[in-house]
This record gives sequence, structure tokens and C-alpha cells, in this order.
Amino acid sequence: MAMGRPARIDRDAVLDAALALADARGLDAVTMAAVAAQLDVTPMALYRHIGRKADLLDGLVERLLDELPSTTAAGRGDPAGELARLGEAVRATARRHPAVFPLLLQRPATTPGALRARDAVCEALRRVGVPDTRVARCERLISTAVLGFAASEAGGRFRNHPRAVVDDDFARLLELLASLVETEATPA
Amino acid sequence: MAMGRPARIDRDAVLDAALALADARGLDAVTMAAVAAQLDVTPMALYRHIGRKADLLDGLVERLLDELPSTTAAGRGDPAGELARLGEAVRATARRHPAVFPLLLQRPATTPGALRARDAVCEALRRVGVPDTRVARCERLISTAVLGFAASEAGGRFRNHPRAVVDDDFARLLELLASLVETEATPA
DNA sequence: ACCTGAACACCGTTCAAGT
DNA sequence: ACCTGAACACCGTTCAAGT
Repeated sequence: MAMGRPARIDRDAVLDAALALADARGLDAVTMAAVAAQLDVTPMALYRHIGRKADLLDGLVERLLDELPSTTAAGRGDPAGELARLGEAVRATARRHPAVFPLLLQRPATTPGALRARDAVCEALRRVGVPDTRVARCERLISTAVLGFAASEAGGRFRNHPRAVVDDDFARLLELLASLVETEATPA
Repeated sequence: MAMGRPARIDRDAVLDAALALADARGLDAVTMAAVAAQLDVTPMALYRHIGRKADLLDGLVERLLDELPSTTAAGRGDPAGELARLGEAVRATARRHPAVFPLLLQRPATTPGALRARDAVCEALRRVGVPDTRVARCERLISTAVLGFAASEAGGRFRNHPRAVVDDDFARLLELLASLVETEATPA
């Protein structure tokens, strides 16, 4: 039934353009006009595909969440290994999208992408032996600490520390979280 | 030498008005026009007192940092006590200024206020027995974890968890950090 | 159905001018 | 020295109109 002319852009194309702009020139550069220009379209054309600019930003956050690791069939690894994998994936996303990343801490963890990322961590925790009653809290603590670190790094809070120092800090954080997991995984 | 007419506003008054606006109606409401209106002045009058809007935002962040606890002569308390004091102070500031708080993770920790807050933590760590060579890293880990948690809370990431759950999560985080401090404070 | 032109209210910022 | 009026380039968003 759908008739009229063929679409030149869609929601995905809009988010692609906006994310590229944010990565290259920062969040302030993500303007309706600039995004539209990348797509060879007028700013008004965007409104058919995204409700308003706030939705566009939400869409960018969702894009980052989709980059985070979902459940992999990784062997029944040790906690430290699982954590290192997760942690580096989060940092890699933060480095790819430093302008958007800090927004992750400002949205409730209830979007599809957030649930997916959360479940991946929860599943890893269960696989590693954390009892069901402890999994949720454990996940919140780990995600918050790792996100907080990565957001700090992406936001530039460690700007004047050498990379090696930041890497060592992160390694120490992961050790600390591994000790948390081990405590929780050990039957009282 | 200074002549001309008396000033009706100053930098401090501008920051007061902007912070009140941010607290009451969010960061988007902090507009040059809105801040000026609170002060019964035109928007252009603000530019003599703050360079540009970005500086105004930096000034708000500095205000929050100034609220954080500086060195107190608290007795040679245990690590857990020191951490609880610090942690609750940070969360209280986050709750007072939820719109501005997340910006804390997006500025290098090199402003006067940031240095003051950092030194307070470092001093507490030394007081509690952490050797000088370990203090800096320990402070970064603690500050990042606490700031990340508080920013998540202020930003609304835990919006749909009951307050009691969030409080328990925070208590668990402090325990974890206390174990870090204890490890560092114990001579190898 | 999808995009555009015209229009609107607002935004940050400058600069010369008033007091 | 401090504030304002006028002006500018830009911003998000609407709506009716074109195809």
C-alpha cells in the first residue's frame, strides 16, 4: 500500500551520519543541519525518521550499547579472563566514540541494548559461579565501575596521565572486581 | 583608578544564578538569556564576567568541587570510616546538583577545586597508612569509582531501582574500596 | 510517503554606543 | 567600568505545499 516516492534516507542512515559527526568533531557538531548536510538533505527531512534531536542522541547511545559484547560461547573461563574481555571491549567502544560515551551514564539501563549488554555480564557471572541471588548486584557494581572508568577516560579526566598509568589503573580496577566476583562465587 | 559605574553583578552572582537554574530546571534551561533574566540584566551583560558559555559550565563544575570535603582533622579513623564520610559527601553533592554532576567526569582533574578534593583523599589515605608510592593510584581508583557511581545515580541510570537497593549497592562498593585500601596499607 | 520552502522562536556572541 | 541596543549567524521545530 505504501506509495509515494522512494525514501532517500532512513533512521539508520541518520544515526550513521550523526555518529560519524560526533566521533569526528564532537557532540556540539551534531546539529540537525550538519547531519542533514552529510546526507544531502534539508534538516527538515530528518524529522520523519527521528522524533526530535533528543531521540537522535538516544539513538547514538543505543548504537554504542550495540557495540558492547553480547553473550559469547567463551569457555567456562576464569573470572579474571571474563572481566578482562568485557573491560577491554568497553574501553574500546569508549575510545571509538569519546563524545557519545559519557551519555551512557545518563540514561536508565532499560533500553533493549542496555538489557542485552547487562544480560551478557549477568550470564558470565553465573557461568563463573556467582549464585543467582547475587548476580544482579554484582553486575551493577561491575558495570558502574567499568563504565565510570571508561567515561572518565573518554571524557578526558585522565588527559594528562600517560597512557601506561591509565592502563595500570584499569588493570588494578579489574583485579579488584575479580576479587569481588571470587568472593561472591565462593559459597559462604 | 577603577571608575565608571558600580557593578550590578559579578562572576559569583552569575554562577549562583546558573547553578540555581540548573538544579531547578536542568542543564538545557541554563541559557545565557535565562541566567541574565534571573539577575535582571540583559544576556550581553554576562560576557564581562564570564568569557563564554563553556566557561560558565566550567564554573558550575568548580562550584560542585568546592562542595566536596576538604581535609578535616577527623581522628586517625579507620579506612572504612573515612571512605563512608567521603562517599556520602560525594553522593550528597550529586543529589543537590544532578544536572551538573555528570560533567565532573568530563573535565581534567587539574582545576584548583579538583586538586583540593584530590588532596583531601590523598591525605586521608596517607593518614590511614597507605605508603606514598601507592597513594596516587589508590586515589584515582577510589575517586573514579565513587564519582562513577554518583554520576550514574544523578544521571538517572538507577532511576527504576528502589532507593534501598542503590544504597546497598553503594555500601558494597565502599566495602570493596575499603578492602583495596587495607591491602595497600598493609606492608607487603 | 517523503522531502522542501517558508516561517518562527530562540540561541550564543560581537561591537559600538551610552552612562 | 559596566551595561545595553542593534545586529549576526545559527539553532531546533512546525506546517503547508510539492512530487
